[in-house]
Amino acid sequence: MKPKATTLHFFQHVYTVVRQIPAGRVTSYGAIGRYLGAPQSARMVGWAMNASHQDPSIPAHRVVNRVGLLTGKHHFAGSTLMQQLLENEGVVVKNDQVQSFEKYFWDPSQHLTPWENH
DNA sequence: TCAGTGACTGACC
DNA sequence: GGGTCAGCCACTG
Repeated sequence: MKPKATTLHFFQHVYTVVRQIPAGRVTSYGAIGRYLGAPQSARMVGWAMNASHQDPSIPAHRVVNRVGLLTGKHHFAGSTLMQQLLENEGVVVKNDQVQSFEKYFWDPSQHLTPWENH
């Protein structure tokens, strides 16, 4: 059974996963959504990130879209803040895109325990 | 109450 | 191989 992770809890679930992302690694909105059993709700993940600004402990800069594009950088204080945060962690960013994205990609469904076990 | 919007994605021309 | 479109669903006015 797929416990459809919706409602307000969905946000908390997203935050929980994002906090598990190791420094120097990145993942995508869709990967997080898929891990939570809502593969079609990538936009919701993005919305959760938008709301995550209230919690500074959430590394929202480690979440990019499926091709490694820093689509959410405009939501950070500075237009280059997101890129700088990533570069500080060793991630190479060029033209708002993560270089060697596959190498840095971190899939929660492969590194964390299956969400259905929660 | 309802329609518009969005830090996305996959499918389909 | 690129552009377009529909679906996802919480939030806002």
